[in-house]
Amino acid sequence: MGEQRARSIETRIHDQYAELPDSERKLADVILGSPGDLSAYTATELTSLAGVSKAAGTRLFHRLGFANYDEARLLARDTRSWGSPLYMERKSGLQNLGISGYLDEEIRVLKNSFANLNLRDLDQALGRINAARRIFMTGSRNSHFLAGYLRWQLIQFRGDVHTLPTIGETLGEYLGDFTPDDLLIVFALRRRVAGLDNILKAVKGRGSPILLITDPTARGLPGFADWTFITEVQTGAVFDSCGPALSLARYLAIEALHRAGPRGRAHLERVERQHEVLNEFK
Amino acid sequence: MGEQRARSIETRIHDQYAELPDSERKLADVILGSPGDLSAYTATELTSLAGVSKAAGTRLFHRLGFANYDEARLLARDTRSWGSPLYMERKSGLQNLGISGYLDEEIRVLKNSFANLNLRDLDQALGRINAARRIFMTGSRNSHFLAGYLRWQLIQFRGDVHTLPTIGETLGEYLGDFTPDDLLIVFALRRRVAGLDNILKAVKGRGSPILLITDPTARGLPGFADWTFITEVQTGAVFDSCGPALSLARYLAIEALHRAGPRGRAHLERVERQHEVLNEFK
DNA sequence: GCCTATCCGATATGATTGTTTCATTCAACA
DNA sequence: TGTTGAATGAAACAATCATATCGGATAGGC
Repeated sequence: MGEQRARSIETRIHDQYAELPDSERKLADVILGSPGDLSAYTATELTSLAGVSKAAGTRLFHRLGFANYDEARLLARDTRSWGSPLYMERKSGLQNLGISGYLDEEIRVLKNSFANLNLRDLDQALGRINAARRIFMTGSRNSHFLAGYLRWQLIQFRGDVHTLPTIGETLGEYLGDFTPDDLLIVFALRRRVAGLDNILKAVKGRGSPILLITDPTARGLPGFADWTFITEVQTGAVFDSCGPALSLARYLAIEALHRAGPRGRAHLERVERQHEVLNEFK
Repeated sequence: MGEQRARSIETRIHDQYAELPDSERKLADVILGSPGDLSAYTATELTSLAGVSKAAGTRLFHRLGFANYDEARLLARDTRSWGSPLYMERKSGLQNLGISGYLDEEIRVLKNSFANLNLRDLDQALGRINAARRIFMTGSRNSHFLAGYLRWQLIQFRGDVHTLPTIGETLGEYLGDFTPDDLLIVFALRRRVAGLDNILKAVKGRGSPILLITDPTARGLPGFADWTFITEVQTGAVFDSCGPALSLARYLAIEALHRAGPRGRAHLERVERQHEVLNEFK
């Protein structure tokens, strides 16, 4: 029991989630859906939000190992104030200063990156994403994951989106295939691999439009691209942050889908239905 | 009065602070000292914390322009849980909110996610990352990229970090190999693939510690994990945001490197030098 | 000194809370 | 078909809450 006392409400719910009866599960869903906020609600409110009886509430909290609802409420309130400024101050170990400082930095680069976006370029690039017959994507290292991510989002609502093999492999053979109807999206956060400029030059030579996403240390590269978006990557910490680039990628996907209109939505729904049929997700 | 209704409790207090009688001022101080959390307390708790009578509580909230305490409590809750899924649901279709709205949402989920991290778990998990003999990583869909990203960061300063094949492929053959000295890191943002719970159960059965990174819609999964970090993913837009999860991954990498001390740094420098020799980067 | 005004907390009151009880429903199984 | 067991909500219940009332206390003006 002493052990039990330390565990959070969410954890307790997850532990027993499979065995929960219907009504209690409905209630559990509501609780999980309002993280940390449990203490702000009365049990009556929670149960009515879940559409179950108050009795179900009492039963659930008993099952989770609480003597009564108030015990759960207090626990929720205490663990909640862990992250509050007040608590941080009290502990004052650089440990916590580290995490909140880290968060501040993440937000800073995010804001800066978006503030410096060129809206005209953004508009044109989005139009191109929808208009392009085929889209190719590339990037190495960290950028490799970004490219994969964006591709995954785009294929939710349009076809013919491909990731190219990492630069340095056998990318050469693809080059001859590029046409002005295509679009090449290049993620090139540092550290970039050598030879990227030559690749871009070749693609540009074939008339294909190029969308480049890179960071402020890029030199020369933007000269080859039709549209360039610069995201910040440098914070005080050792590894670079590619959060801003990820956010930008998501924005591109969302906005492109939005502009794609009914056709894109139809595709999205088709994919969605396919997933359901295959019962692939859970 | 209609205008009054929108103003926050703190503002109202400050406006009348000079005119407040002693007992009500004591109570006001307590309220100002626990910002945002007002909704988590009953009026009785607040007054007893302040060492005043309950009557003083009623009088204060009347003076601040509330019809009763409950009105103040609801206001506090709503302004705090602004943006919580529950609240969003109520607002429903806010599909298109422009680029600055998009950015705000990204920042919101980022902040919320970090605010709800369990610092104790974080501490333990970081220790485990450095102590583990081998680290395995897995994740599908969006989570696949996150897993790849984190692996890439970790191998900068330690060896034996592997990504497992996407669930559903031939992961089975790996299962028998897990030992308590290893660590499995699972990224499981929705949509998750079916069968994940069985995998986790099997790994847990072999005594391997499990670090789970998921979102609030995870049900039951955290029951199998030793440490669980929940990051928010839902904004008003179509696709989920995995920015918070990415930031968390980076934080894990940075902090783990920091704790690894000289040994980790040495490894990092060795990798660095290797890169230079190969002139791989530019 | 007296009066008035204000502030304050103990007590009483009514409203609302969370819990328990209990009858009903439904599925599983003999 | 009948029986058992779990699950569920309506209603009764006790506990706790927020509010209203009231008398005591204090301070300032006259």
